Amino acid sequence: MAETFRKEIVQRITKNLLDIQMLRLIQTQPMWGYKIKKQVEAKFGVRLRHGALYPLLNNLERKGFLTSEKQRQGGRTRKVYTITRKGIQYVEAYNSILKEQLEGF
Amino acid sequence: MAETFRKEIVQRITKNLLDIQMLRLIQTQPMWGYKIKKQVEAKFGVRLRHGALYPLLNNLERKGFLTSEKQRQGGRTRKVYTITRKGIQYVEAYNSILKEQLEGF
DNA sequence: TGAGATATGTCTTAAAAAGGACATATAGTA
DNA sequence: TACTATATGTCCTTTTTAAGACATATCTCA
Repeated sequence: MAETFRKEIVQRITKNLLDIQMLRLIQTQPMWGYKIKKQVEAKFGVRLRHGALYPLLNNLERKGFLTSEKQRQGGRTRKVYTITRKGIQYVEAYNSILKEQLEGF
Repeated sequence: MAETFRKEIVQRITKNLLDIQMLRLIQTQPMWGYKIKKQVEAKFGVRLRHGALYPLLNNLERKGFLTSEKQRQGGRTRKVYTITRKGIQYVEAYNSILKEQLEGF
C-alpha cells in the first residue's frame, strides 16, 4: 500500500509541479525537450506528452526561467535549455518550502 | 522576488495537494471543516471555498483516510474528523518523497 | 526502404476543476 | 432585530487543463 501511495503522490507532484521538476532537471545540466521528456518519464513514472512539454518549455523561456540555444547535429536541430538566475531562485524557493513542510506545522 | 516565488509556490502546493495538507493538519489534532478552512487560509494564504472543502472531506472519509464523528454544541453540529492509519500512511509517503526531493536527483 | 527513435511544434476537442450561487440553521453581538 | 460568524451541504456554469491528433523532418538500424 505504501508503495502504491508513493507512486500516486510522485505522479501528482510531477503533474502539478512539472515546471519545477523540469527546472530542477535542467539545473543539473542543460537539456533539450526530448531528453527532458525521457528523463521525467523514467524518473517519475509518468507519461509526458510532447504536446504539453514543448509549449511549457517555451513558456518558461518567455517568463525568464530558461534560456535556449539551438544546436545543430547534422541536419537535426536541438533546442538546448539552460536555467537562468531567476529559474534557480524559483527552485530554491521550492526547496525552502519543502524543508519547512518536513519540519511540520 | 524570492518572497513572491514563495507565496506562489505555497499556493500551488496548497491547491494541488490540498488533501495532503488537510490530512497533515488533522494529524496534529482532530478538526472540523470550518476550522480546517480557517487554518488553511491563515497558514497558506489561499482562499478555500467551502463548496470545495466539504465534498473533499466527505471524499477523504469515503476513501478511508479520515473518520468523522458528529459533535453537538448546543443546537449546532460539528463534524469532527480524525485521521486513520491509512491517512497517516499517505502523509508518511508524502514526507518521504519530500525528503528525496531535497536530497536531489 | 521501411520502421522506430529522435526532435519540435500547433490545434481541436473532451474531461476536470474552479467559482459562485443556492440552501439551511445556530450563536453571538451591536 | 439585523448583521456577522460559525457550520455543513449541493448544484450549475464557466474556465482551465488534459488527451490526442495533425504536422514535419532527420537519424539509425535491420
